Amino acid sequence: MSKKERTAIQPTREENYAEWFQQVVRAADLAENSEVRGCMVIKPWGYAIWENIQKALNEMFRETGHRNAYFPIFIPKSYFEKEAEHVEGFAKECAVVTHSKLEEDGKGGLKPAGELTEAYIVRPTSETIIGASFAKWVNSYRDLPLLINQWANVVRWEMRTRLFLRTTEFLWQEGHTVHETSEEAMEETLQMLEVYARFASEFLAIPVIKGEKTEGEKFPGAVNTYSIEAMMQDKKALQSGTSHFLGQNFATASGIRFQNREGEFQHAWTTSWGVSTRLIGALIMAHSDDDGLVLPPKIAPSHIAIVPIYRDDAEREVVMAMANRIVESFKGARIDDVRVYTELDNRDLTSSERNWYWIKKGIPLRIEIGPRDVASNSVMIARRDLGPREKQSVEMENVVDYCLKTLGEIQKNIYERALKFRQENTVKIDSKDEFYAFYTPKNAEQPEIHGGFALSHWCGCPDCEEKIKDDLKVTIRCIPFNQDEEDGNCINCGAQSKRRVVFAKSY
RNA sequence: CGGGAUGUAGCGCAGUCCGGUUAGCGCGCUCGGUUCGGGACCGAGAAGUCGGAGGUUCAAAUCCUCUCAUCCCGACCA
Repeated sequence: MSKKERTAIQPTREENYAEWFQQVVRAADLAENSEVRGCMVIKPWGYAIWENIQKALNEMFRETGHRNAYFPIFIPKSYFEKEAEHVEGFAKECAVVTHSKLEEDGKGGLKPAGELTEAYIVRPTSETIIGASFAKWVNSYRDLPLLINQWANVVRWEMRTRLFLRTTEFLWQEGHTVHETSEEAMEETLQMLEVYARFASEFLAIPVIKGEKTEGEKFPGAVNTYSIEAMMQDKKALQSGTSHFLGQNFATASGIRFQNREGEFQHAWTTSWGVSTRLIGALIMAHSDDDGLVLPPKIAPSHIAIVPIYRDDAEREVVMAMANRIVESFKGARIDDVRVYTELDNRDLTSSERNWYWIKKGIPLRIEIGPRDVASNSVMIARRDLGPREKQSVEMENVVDYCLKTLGEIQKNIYERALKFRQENTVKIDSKDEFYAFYTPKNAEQPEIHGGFALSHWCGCPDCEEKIKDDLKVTIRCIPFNQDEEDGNCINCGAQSKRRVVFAKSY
């Protein structure tokens, strides 16, 4: 094996997908495991991606009339107990605060003391604590709709964790709204799902399937749950955002009542919806390759790495002068509403080392400038979505235009690549044998990557859903929107069905 | 919470079975120099309570007991 064929990330996706994912996170310096079990430390390059996600979503939420606010991290146990299904769904994974101080234990350590009269739960989600405030804020139909969003950390005590995909503590955004009518709340629920779908495709360059969750997969306490589902490169589904129609369940539990237009008191209708740092996991698994992270320009922390190459002081001077001119020329540059950032990397490392550093970090464009380029008044530009050695010589005067145009092309290209991948791995299956064969790995030694999305009929009964889950670990990801009615037979029991659903293995 | 494994330098490991000089190796790090258009090289250097406690022994990373932690595999999950 020659050195040229070596990939920056080892193992490759094909060799060991799970390990590849971890190595990409590490190579790009996005995050690391904390000393605290199940928790992650998000490092600057990873956090910058999150900040860009926040920025884009904040603007979208603003356009739909939502405002940001902040509620306590501690939820009194009694609030939590008010919604039975909600309790059942989250009880097993709650961190509970029972004491308010520490005392010396007489053995050189400390012990909890000052037991609280009522335990607090560290929020796994905030419906109940926000509901308590909403109950006070809402008195009249004139107070509605109430459209609030919160950016926060939440804690769910998970058994097994993976950076960005499932951690004990994670960051997210949770929207909570209150409405006068059921119709309006449902409209809101679907509107926000649409916002998520648009955000995923336009900014993250990830195509998603919108649909409704089955009874078994819905949010504890919700009437209906809707989600966007994305396909990762190992052909598994990743739930990337959820929007819940909560009916009057939480309004009843929290006492969110208002006087309607007829002067009567009634419970309001609420929704909640969220996306989390899991989106960064989606980003990684949707686009990255065996050389590391690949970032869509509209969400990348920085867009262009400039790598000057020189051997001595004389070369250094002319090369750096040109590099600085390029940095200068990008001041104020934008792609759509996103500001374009550059990184001038003249660290005392070999040029190839600096190049690979930025490849692994997923920066969309690299500009190399050496003495030869200075002589010809041009630079070499490489796109991250193409091979690491595919470089284009560009005249100095065209550099900015070329880069801005190319950043747009990269954004489009990686979206289309992801869409094509999903289409190629989505199949209609009507026979049970075929369905089971589809989800049975062909290569026993490397069973990770197989299957895909199966569009199959389902009769609607939880038993059939459960049976397939038990047999194959395949679940119904969603009942997709926008599909025509079609006669068919349930993939498990053969009963009459009017619709296909999306089956897949999932994260 | 059940089954399996592992704790030795920042990271990855060897050494443990069969106790015996000053505990090694690779990567990384620091300093100096040569390099720089596809993951450089040379020289010097710093860095270790061998997970913890107790025991056996002239002698323990190595044997015994207890303990703690982590990872993998299963049931639950954005």
